[in-house]
Amino acid sequence: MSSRKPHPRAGLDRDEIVAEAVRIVESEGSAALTMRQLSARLGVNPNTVYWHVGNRESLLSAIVAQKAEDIAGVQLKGTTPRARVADGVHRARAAIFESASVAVLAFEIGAEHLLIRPLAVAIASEFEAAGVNGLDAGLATVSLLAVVSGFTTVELRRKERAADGLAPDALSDGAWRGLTEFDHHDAAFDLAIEAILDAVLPAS
Amino acid sequence: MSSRKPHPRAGLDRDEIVAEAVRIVESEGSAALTMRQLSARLGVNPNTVYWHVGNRESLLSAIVAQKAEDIAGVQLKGTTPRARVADGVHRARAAIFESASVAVLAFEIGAEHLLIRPLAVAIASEFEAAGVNGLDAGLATVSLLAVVSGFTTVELRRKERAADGLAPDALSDGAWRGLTEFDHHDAAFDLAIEAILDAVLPAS
DNA sequence: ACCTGAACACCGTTCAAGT
DNA sequence: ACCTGAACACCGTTCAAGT
Repeated sequence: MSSRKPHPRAGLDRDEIVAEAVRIVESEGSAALTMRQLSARLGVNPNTVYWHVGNRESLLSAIVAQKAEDIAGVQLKGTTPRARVADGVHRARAAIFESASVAVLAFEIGAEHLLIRPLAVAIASEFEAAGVNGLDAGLATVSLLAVVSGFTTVELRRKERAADGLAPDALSDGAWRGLTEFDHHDAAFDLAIEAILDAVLPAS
Repeated sequence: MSSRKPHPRAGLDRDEIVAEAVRIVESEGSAALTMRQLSARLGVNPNTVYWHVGNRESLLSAIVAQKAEDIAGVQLKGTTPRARVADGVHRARAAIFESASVAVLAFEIGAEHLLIRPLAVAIASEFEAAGVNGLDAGLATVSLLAVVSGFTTVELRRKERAADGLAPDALSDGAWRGLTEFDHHDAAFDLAIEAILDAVLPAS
């Protein structure tokens, strides 16, 4: 005698809704996350979800923001500022890649910056601490973030296509085929990061 | 007495449909591109559009692929391989930024690679011509493409937010505010590109 | 404050049919 | 080959109402 009363408190809160939404995105992709599906899985009327989260767009932002908080907990490790920055970008890349489905969602809604923001702040402070001047620090930080964002995009797409069981590229020809099958992304990422760091923080 | 016959040839072809779709995306954004809206603007039954393009997804791909062809016509200019590669990445960045709405669409559907593909091939051949060995050429090409893709993403988002009349970032605090207001992206892009080029094609 | 029911104005897509 | 009409199975969102 517990589940047939008319409509008592459902006892739902925003966090539970976001958590269930994350589960859907992670198991079935962002397209499967509809307000109606979500509410059905929560055993609740769609409008209940609206009451708690406003609308679909802010639900999506909430999902990304929540994942960003997880990633934010990172303490940069290393004995020199340069090492700590390098550690930060590597960890960010790994974390984004690990939460692939949410990251893809972030790209779909144009909210990569939410995912990367904590890292940006951490890197900027490292440069400041190392005495790099304001403009140089800004240039380098923006470049490093662009590299992280660029690499994760490329790598996430590859992962998606691989998961779909697609050939890397249907129209492959010479040079392009070599590139789509290229699997030294770790090395390429290192190359880019180290090259940029050399420009602002030469290895002592 | 010309417009009330039952249903003669509409005389439509795939290219005209894609062209009209591009117009919608460029003037009202990708969300405004619905199969029904598109067919209405073409003065045609929705199913006519389906007959020509298959479904919405392949229409979106066709839009991106067509823009990619425009960008592909680029002949790299410069007297050295290094200069030609640098020219290529700069032109690609400019071209992507110029077709902002289609580029955003490409990111939404995960098809940035279509936009960048011609550039990838051109750069790879330059490296080959310069005698850079296969692995190094691959590493550098992948890095350069990631930088182009990373920077254009970041810059397109900024443009979007500016167009929306939004403040750069509602939650701005110290370091982050400095970064969102940072407007030396040209210089940061140069820094990243030159740094990577230094690693594989040291300036003679 | 928290939740439901019913409805509005859309979607993408398919199917059978016309010329 | 090219096109229409009608329908299916959904959407996001809002509004009035209940407790």
